[in-house]
Amino acid sequence: MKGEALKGHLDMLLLAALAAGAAHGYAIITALRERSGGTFDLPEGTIYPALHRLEQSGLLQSSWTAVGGRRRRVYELTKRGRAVLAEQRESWWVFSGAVAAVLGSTP
Amino acid sequence: MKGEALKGHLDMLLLAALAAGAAHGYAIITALRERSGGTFDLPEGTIYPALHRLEQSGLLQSSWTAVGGRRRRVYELTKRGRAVLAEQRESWWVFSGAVAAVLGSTP
DNA sequence: GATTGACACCTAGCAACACATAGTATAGAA
DNA sequence: TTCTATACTATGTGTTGCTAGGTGTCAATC
Repeated sequence: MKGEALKGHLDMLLLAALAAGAAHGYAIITALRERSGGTFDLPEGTIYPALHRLEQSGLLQSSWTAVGGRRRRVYELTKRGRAVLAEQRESWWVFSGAVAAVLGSTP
Repeated sequence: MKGEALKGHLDMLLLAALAAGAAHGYAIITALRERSGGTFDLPEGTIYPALHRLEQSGLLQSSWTAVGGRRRRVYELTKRGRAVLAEQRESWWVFSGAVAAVLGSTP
């Protein structure tokens, strides 16, 4: 995966990763890596600030837990988060369809 | 089309638009709008700097022409540009496939 | 004849974003 | 005990698309 490809799509991916259920940051990283077949191997410096941003926007809410001495901040979707995910999912299909149309017209 | 969705994909779109044949900036804008069904309605301030960037990177070459008193700068792909387009096309499918995998796993 | 709109190009500066980097800390394996 | 994986935080940086301005031609409308 090269540089700035997921600019503007990261939020959607995080929301999608949490649609299956609550998770903490590190788990989201590994989940994205696995679900994408290794394509999305995102550094922590990318994920955590994004999660904070999403929480501040009211799309996520978090709570602290501790598992075996390790603290975890567990995130889950809010109602608004679920709605925004649906929107972004929509516009992803529009976007990727448009890209395919431009690419496909010159094979 | 919302904000930063095409960050990192614009270059590919421009190269793809020129794969069909040489064109000038304004024509590229309308071509992208039409081919994408109106999704990509890109402002000039986006296109022209990007074209300059691509020319400076050696992916495009340009020449001035005049049609009825109107000057036009016509761009066409270089050999390297064609090669880079092929690469980016590849990684687009990888990227969009990975996004679909993440999105699709939670319908 | 004047104004509008489409055509056609350019540039300076901005704001957002993903990422690099560094730091803190625990648990288990080597 | 040294390393790896787990888990989070903070700060700084570079790229990039876009906003907002500007120049000029041509055809159609008023």
